[in-house]
Amino acid sequence: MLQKFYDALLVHFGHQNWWPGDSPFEIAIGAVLTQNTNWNNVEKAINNLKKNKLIDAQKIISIDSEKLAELIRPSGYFNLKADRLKYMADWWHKNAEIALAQQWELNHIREDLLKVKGIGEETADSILLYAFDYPTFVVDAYTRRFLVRHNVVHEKASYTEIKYFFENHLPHDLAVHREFHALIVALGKTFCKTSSQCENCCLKWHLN
DNA sequence: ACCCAGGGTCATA
DNA sequence: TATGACCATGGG
Repeated sequence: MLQKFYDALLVHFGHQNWWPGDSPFEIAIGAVLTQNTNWNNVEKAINNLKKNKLIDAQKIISIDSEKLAELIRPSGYFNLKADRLKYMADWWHKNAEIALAQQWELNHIREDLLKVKGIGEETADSILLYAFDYPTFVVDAYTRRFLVRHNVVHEKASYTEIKYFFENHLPHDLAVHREFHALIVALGKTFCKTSSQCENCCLKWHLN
């Protein structure tokens, strides 16, 4: 069932090549900056960081907070996110080498990431999946909206519930996990954007 | 002039 | 545990 849904999405939208970003640390920065924010705005913020050669954990740690906030202003919540980037960079400096080498179990590193202030479940899973290559499923607003509209899960299903729904019905394959989440976002931005459009969604029947 | 976007934390009851 | 306030820019 999910496999057919995935296949249909892939045929319709093609490979998404996620996550956009030149390095694991840039991906982690994007994961924080995109919280409740349009990616278009995040790109502007990341470009500002690139111009100043700040895609580097040590430099994020040492830069003045107000200066950092000013650079990431286009991404919204800039004061909040400047602090979150610093917390994340601090964690990165201590743990990224081990995480990149996958020397920890997925769940161990996930719990560790979740202790960082400003990193919740979706942000942690995004970093695990796209920066560290762990096959974990990312649940975002689009995923929830789609499943609720099609009565696959109930209204207030937890993040974990939805995550396991996917993981239990998918092969433990990195590429599939990466592609699936990206395809759902592509779907959410187009056909499933409004409720009425969703009723006529070309992919609806693939859930049954 | 609204509304929303690839969330998360904290205070309150 | 469960809501609500708050964070803030840019595009439609």
